[in-house]
Amino acid sequence: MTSTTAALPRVLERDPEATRANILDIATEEFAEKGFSGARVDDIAARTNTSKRMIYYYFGDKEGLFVAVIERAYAGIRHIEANLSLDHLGPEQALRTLVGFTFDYQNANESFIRLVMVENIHRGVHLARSGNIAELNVPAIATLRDIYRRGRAAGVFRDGIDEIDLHMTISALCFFNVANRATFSRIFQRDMESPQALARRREIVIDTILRYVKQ
Amino acid sequence: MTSTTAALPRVLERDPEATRANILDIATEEFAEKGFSGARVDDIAARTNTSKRMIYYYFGDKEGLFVAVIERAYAGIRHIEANLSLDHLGPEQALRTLVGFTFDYQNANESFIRLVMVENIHRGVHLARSGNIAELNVPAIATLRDIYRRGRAAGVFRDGIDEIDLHMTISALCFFNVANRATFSRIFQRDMESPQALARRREIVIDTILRYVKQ
DNA sequence: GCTATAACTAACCGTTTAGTACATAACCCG
DNA sequence: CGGGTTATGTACTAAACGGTTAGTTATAGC
Repeated sequence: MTSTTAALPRVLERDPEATRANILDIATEEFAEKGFSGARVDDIAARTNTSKRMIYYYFGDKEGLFVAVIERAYAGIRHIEANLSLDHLGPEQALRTLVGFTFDYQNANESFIRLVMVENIHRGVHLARSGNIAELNVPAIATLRDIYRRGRAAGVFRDGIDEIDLHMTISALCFFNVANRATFSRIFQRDMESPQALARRREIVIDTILRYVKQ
Repeated sequence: MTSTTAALPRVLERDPEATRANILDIATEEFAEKGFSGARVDDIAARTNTSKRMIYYYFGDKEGLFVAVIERAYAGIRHIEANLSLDHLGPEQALRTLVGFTFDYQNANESFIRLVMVENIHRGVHLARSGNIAELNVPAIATLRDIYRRGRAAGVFRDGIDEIDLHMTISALCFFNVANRATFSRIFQRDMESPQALARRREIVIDTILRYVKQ
């Protein structure tokens, strides 16, 4: 045993990008799990590979950290949605696929959904503080608009539907299954998480949307 | 001017029921506005006609207060839903009315919706602590089941729809308009609160449900 | 009217929490 | 290789927070 009288000269690996990302990863989990007020900066710091000091160094304060978490979470979907190509499918099949994808994505990314819930409890003030909110709507609506236009041209979709309304309906149906799982499944004593329950619900959501747009 | 050397003998009106109700009213607002962790017992106490000590006297701790708030909020809808009589209407008109009522009620009771969101962030643990959750589902589903049965008998509704699935769809569509208003309206730069916007959305929700159930 | 108890007040307390002061080591550029 | 800048660790603090202690007053039942 070497008796160390002084502290060992720790090998410090400096990697700002990794440090930032590490903090954001942990903070995302904590905020999603406990909300903005419920999350503890000390707890986040403890779970990172770095210290609380670094959180304040990079993000200023707790709110700045939360804004960064929200921004990154939204950037995540935007990125994925943008890469979803449905051009090779007929309009009906494309819409089915888009709705199914939305349903699957939201169910697979519970923490994103929970962050959106938390942000809505805060009336969207943090999202407002973030610069590029407007860009968020572009890909989702553009995809939907294209599918709808093709469907109308082919005579399979009816007239007079607004794409944002349609997107809202899709979002509402997919979102609920994750966001209100806890209370709904408790009150109605119904499983909403098993693969079977998800598959069942997924079909109903797709069916609901298609019955709404079809002639 | 009477120089009061001793404290004035305050006229104390003792009214336990009113005190309890007063605390619950204020606590409902605070929890709905700031969530469970964000709400402050001191702030709630300051806004009541009574003191912080009374909160602990009646509700034990902050969590006990929140459970009481949640229970009372759910009891509110249950009571109203139970008194909604739709028997005199034909099945299609009855369903239209039920969906419209749900939409209106949720939009008029934002704080209830927000409490449900908060409770879902907490994964429903407080609702679980409450005794009579099972009763909550009875009236809503019973009403829906009756309408659906009549509609099928009359040949206007199609076969094979589960009432709980249908209720979930109705809830999802109505809930979203209140719960996700902040983020959705910001991202898509669309008003979701004006009477016109509400009326428009209300029609879409009703239409969506009817297209889903009709032959 | 007396008394037990339910309803109530004010001041206080220990802990937790977001945020900081200060020191120092690694890195980059000349 | 030296010096300024970026990145990091340790230890601390003031305020906020949930909860409590100790006592007081109204009221109902005898």
